[in-house]
Amino acid sequence: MMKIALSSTSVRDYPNGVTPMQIAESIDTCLAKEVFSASVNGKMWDLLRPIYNDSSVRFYKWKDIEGKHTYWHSSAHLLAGALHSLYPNIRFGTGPAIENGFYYDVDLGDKFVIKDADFVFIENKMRELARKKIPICRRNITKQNALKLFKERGEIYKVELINKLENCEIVIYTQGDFIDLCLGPHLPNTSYIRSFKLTAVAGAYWNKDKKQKQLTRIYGVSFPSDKELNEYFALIDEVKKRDHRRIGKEMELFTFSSKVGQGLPLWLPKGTQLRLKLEDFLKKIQQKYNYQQVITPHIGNKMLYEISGHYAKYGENSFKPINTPEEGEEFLLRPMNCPHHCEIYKAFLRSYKELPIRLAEFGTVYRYEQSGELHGLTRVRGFTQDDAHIFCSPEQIKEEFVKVINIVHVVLHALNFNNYETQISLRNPNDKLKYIGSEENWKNAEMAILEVCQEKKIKAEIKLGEAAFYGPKLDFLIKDSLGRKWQLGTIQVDYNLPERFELEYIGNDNQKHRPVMIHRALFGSIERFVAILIEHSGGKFPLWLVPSQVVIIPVSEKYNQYAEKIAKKLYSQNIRVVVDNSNEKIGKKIRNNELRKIPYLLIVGKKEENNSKLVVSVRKHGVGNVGVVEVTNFVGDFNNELEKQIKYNSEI
RNA sequence: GCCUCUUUAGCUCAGUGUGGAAGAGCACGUGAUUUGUAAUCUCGUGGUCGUUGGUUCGAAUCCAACAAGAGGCUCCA
Repeated sequence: MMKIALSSTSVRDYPNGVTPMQIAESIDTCLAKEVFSASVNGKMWDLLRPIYNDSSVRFYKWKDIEGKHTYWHSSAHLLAGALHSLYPNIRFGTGPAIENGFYYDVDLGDKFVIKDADFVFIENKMRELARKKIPICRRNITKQNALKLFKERGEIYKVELINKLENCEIVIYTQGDFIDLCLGPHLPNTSYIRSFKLTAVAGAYWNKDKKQKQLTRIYGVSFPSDKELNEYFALIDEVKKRDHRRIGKEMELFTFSSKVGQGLPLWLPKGTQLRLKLEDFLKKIQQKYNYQQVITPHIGNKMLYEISGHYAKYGENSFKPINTPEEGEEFLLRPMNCPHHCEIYKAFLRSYKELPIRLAEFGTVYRYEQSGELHGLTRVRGFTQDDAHIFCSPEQIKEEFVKVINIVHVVLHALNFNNYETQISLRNPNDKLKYIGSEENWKNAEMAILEVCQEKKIKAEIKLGEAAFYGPKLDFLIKDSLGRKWQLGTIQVDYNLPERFELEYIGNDNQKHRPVMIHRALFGSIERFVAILIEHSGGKFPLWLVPSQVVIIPVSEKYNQYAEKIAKKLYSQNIRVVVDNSNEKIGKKIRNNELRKIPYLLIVGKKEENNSKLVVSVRKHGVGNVGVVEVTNFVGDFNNELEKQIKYNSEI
């Protein structure tokens, strides 16, 4: 007998070799039906895998991430099983569970291509295999046997994976004819997988390497019942309504033109108003933090980028140089603002007394992003960074870094972004050729970021290999409506560009010293920021951001729809309008300065006692109530009447 | 750039498999009605079917190229 701990208080005796499934059944038959996997002493475990030692056991159901992952991972195997029987000579790559569902990467050989239209056949085969209740069995074999097994089956990708593993026991799972190299855990059999759908097919490079073969990746989702599947797709539809491309079009914020070119956004009048408000907001905050605004040109001599190292790194894959009538004179559309700011620093002899120097610019830059990477406003070829460069002495780095972190927090909170992730991006220590600068500089820069984050108690994920080529960075990431993460704010410590541009200052020892540069952006790119702002707010921006002439406030939720309709009418008459149905007290908002600058408030839904008419009262800022429109009296004529009233009021 | 998919009215989309007079809903306009809180009903405007070329007696539909867009992959200074 062994002791199995099921919680901190419950320990039970079980015979040696008991499986989690048997334990679950002994507790409650309902539990046994709901569990998908378990963990034994913290290690993920199949339900049918025996336990031989005293252990603590936990169960995972659908509601647990671990349970979902087991379910999806086995779904990936079911998909693979179906493909295995449908496509001869198919070779399998990897097939994990992902955040929402699963995929499998396969090499179909030259003869076959999987298209969307094939999904039905594959799904049918999956359904057939699921109904057969095929056991999914775990086995341990030696590395040698594993290599032999997969070589015989022609599974070249699996062989490659096994070769990378240490010389120990290899875990494989069998499911009928289909055998996979896999650590598990898995569902006991295929019949667990009830409701599923293949969602997409895409190319994916083997080993995430562009130079290697592109495999076919098939994505799917699966659920324990149709109800959950339908709910999932309903949710996806709901989420798509928040897409910034859709809302941006509806609200007339921005557009694209194939004639202007891919990835080159055109800001419409309403979008420009919004953008200018955001820029003003940043300018004010930066002024408080003692930044100085500068303006530099959108192009620069090619030499400038050769010095910075950007040309060597990105030149070949970017917009080509612009030639002038002069022989050998070449300019580049600037892909970043740093070199320009370095030259501003260099315009004078600098003293340590001047430092830190903080130069800020809304700098428009142009980068030739791969066409397949372009995406609405989040990834474009021409965009404006809210860029700044801080030139400081090495001793000032930490203090300056902390100040930037503070300013990022202020800005994000002001715009209601309370859920963001932070990420420390360091060099990949195995691929130092990708980076410029000395070992010592990199060490200093990386240490500075790590220390500041530790001192500020910032919980940041550390990512190796994500650093910029000239320095490590701290990034602020926010998710879009589909859960994709985008980098907004970024802070980068850079010892290298000051060296390349030979930046100097005279220290109090009367000697020349090299300053350190901190690159930083709060929004990252204004385009991307607006996109994320739209998706977060669903187009309902904070009131102070909306350049509105009229704010419509329903007094209770009941009147929301009327408020929306009135708004739509006015909007179509080119009266700038916003509906505020946040249900906060109007007085409070006025006190908080949110509504101060907005000339008109329409307050909808005031009900008259006797005849139950809908009443809209018009309030002009500083004047109080200036008129009441009784809605039912103005069917058909309401808009004119309202307009008249607004005109009249504006003349007061 | 690579893989798969999409492009038809202002918007959302049918129609494409099997080639044979360009459709619906919303929006917009018009007329009726004033009632049950901006509704309901009538009629109507609106389209070189992304572009160019090919196959065909005939192409929105089949083929090719190009362009733009979507979801991935790779990339992201």
